[in-house]
Amino acid sequence: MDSINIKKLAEALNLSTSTISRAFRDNSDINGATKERILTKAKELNYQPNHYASNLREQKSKTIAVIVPELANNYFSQAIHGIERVARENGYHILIYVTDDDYNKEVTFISHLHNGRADGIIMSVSGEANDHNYLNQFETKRLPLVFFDRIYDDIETPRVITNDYKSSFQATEHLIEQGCKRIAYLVVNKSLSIGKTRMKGYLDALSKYSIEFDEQLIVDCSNSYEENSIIIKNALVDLKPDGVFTSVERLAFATYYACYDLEISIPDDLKVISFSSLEIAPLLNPSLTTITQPAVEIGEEAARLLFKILDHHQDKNCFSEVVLDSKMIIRNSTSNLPESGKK
Amino acid sequence: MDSINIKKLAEALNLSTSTISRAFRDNSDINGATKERILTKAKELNYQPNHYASNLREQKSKTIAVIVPELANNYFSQAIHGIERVARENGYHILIYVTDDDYNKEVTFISHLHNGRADGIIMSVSGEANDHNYLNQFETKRLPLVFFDRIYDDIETPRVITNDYKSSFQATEHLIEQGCKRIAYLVVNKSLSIGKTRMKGYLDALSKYSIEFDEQLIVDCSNSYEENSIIIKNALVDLKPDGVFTSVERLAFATYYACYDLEISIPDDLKVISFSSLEIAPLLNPSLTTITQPAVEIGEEAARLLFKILDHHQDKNCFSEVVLDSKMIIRNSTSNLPESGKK
DNA sequence: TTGTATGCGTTATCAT
DNA sequence: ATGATAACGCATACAA
Repeated sequence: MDSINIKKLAEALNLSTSTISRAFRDNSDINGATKERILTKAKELNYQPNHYASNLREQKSKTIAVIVPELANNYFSQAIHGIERVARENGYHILIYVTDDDYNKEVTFISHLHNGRADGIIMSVSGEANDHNYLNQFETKRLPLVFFDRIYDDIETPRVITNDYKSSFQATEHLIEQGCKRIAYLVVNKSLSIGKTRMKGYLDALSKYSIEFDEQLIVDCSNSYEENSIIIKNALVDLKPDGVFTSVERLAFATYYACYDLEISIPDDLKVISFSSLEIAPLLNPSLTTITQPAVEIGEEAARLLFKILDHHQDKNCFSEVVLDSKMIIRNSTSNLPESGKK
Repeated sequence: MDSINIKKLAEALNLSTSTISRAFRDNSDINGATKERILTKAKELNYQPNHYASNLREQKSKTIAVIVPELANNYFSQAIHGIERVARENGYHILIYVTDDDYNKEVTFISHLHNGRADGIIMSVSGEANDHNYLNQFETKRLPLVFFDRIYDDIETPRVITNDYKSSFQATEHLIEQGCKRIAYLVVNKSLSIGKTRMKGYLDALSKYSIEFDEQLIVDCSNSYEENSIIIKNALVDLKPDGVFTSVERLAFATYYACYDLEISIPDDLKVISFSSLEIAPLLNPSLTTITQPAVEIGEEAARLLFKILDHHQDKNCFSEVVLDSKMIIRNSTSNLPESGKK
C-alpha cells in the first residue's frame, strides 16, 4: 500500500510519530514551529489521521446514528436537517437509518449499532405496538439515546416532544368553533402513543363542548396509500363527517384526494385540519389548516440533549423531557373567509 | 473497562481469539459445532466484533457518504431513500452531509472523508461556479465517487442523470402548444450545468417554433426565499410573461405565491411548469404540471454504480453515465381543461 | 480444525 | 519539547 500514514509522515520529517500525533491535537505540548512544519507537510502529502485507528484508540467514533420511520416526509427531513447542523457544529457525523415503519428493522439497526459504530442514537420510534424492552437488554452498556416525536413511554431516556395533547385539543376546538358537529379523527395506529395522545385531545375537546363521541368517527388507517384511499372514501360516504382532524400529514393528503374524487367540497361540506410540516400548505387547494411542529428545532434540540450526555453533563438514563410548542395556522380548509390575494 | 471483547469471549469459551474471529466470518474453516457454541455465547454476552477494529484491520469501512445540497427537498430526500435501501441491502451504512449549497462545505466534507471514514461517496454537487479541480488533487487515492443529478462535467467519474435537455425542450414545447408566446425561464444559477442544460432545451424549443428569444426572460434567482419573491414579482410585472418554466421546484412555489399576491390567475394569465418531485402536485391550487424525475431510482442507480466500483467490477475513473427518463405530467397549471373530479 | 503471533494506524504514558 | 513503546480489538499468515 502506498498510502500515507503517520509513520511515513514522521519519516519524511525526521520526527517521531508521537510528535506528529501531537501536532493534530490541541492540548499537547509541542513547539509552534514544528507544529507548523508538520501541518504544512501533512497538507502537502495529503495526510489525515486515520479515523478508524483514532477511534479504536480513543474508544469513540464522533458519530451519531439517526433512526427514523421514513424519509419522504417533511417533518423528518427537516428534523434531520436540524440534527445534522448541530452535529456538524460539534464535529460529529451522522449516520441515517430508515425503518420504513418496520419494527424489526429498528431492532436490527439498534443492536448493530452497539459495536462502536456510533457514540449515540437519536430515534423516532417505529414499534410502539411491539416489545420495546429490547432496549433494556443492553443494561448499562446501552448507547446514549434520545427520542424525538415518536417515543417509548416506558424507556428511561431523554426525549424531545411537542405538546400534542394541547394542539389536538386546540385543533378539534377550532373545528367545533367553525360549526362542525361530526368530526372524524384519522389516525395511523391509535394504540401508538402519538396517536393516543392526539386522540385524547380530540376526545376532551368534544367533551368540553358536549358533543357526543361516536366511536366510528375514529378512523384507523394504514401505511398503504391504496388502502387508505379506500378506508377514507368509505368513511366519508358512510359516516358523513363535517370535519376531519388527521394525526399525520399524509392522511390529510389522502382526504383531499378522496374529496376530489367524491366531489366533496372543502371547506363547505367538510373542514380539514392536520398535523403537518408542509411548507407549501398555503398552496394547496384549498390551503390547508395545519398544526405545524417546529421540526428543525426539534432535531436541533434532540442533538443538543444527546451531546449533553456525551459530554457527561448528564446521565444517559435520566428522564429529561423537552417540550416545544406547535403552532396552529388557520387557512381555507377550515374557514370560508376570503383569503387575501386569493382569486 | 468492563465491556466485552473478543479476548474475553475467547476466555469464557476456552478458545483462542482467532477461532472466535472465524466464527464471525463466513469463509473461514471452522467446526460447525464450535461456531454454533461461539455464536450462542456471543449473543448471551452481547458481543459484536468492534467495527473500528475490524475496519482498521481490513482497511475498509462498509460505509458510504452521501453529500447533497439540501435535505428539505423532495427530490433529495427521495434519492437518499433509494441510496439507503440499496446500501443496506449490500450491508453498507450511509453517512449524510448537507452542504446548504455551500461550496466550501463540500470541499471540507470531501477532504475529511479521505481518512478512511467512508469507502465511497455519492454526491450531488454544490459548487459548479467554483473550482472543482480539488477533486483531482487526491490523484489515484481519490475515493470512488458517483455523481447524481448535479454533476461536474470535467471530473471523470460515473454519474446518474436524467435527460434534462429533452425534458426541458418538451416542457417549453408544451407551453408553446398551450398558446404561450412569452415564456420566462426561472433558474437558480444559469451557469451551473443543470441550469445550463435545461436552458438549452428551452432555447431550442423556442427556436423550433420561431419564437424570438428575449434575454430578459431568463430570470436568475437566488437561494433566498425573500429575494426570490421580489425577483419573481418584478419579473412578472415588468416582463409580463404568459408562461413560466422553472428549473427547480421551489421557484414554482415562489411563482405561485407571487401570483396569489399579484392576483395573476394560473393558468388563465400565466401557465406554469416545473421540474419537481412533489408527490402532492395534484393538490396544489391549481394542480401543478411537472417534469418529474425518478428520484428514488436515481438514488438506487447511483448506489449500484458505486458498488460496481467497490466490488472491483469497474474502474473508478471511468466515465460511465446512466441516463434515466423524467416524465412530464400535465395538470391544471398549464391547461384549462376541466380536471376529472375537480370541483 | 484450532492456536500463535503480528500488524493495521493511532494515541497515551513514560522517559529523556 | 520530543522520542520510544505499549495498547486499542480484531483478522490473517503460518504453525501445529
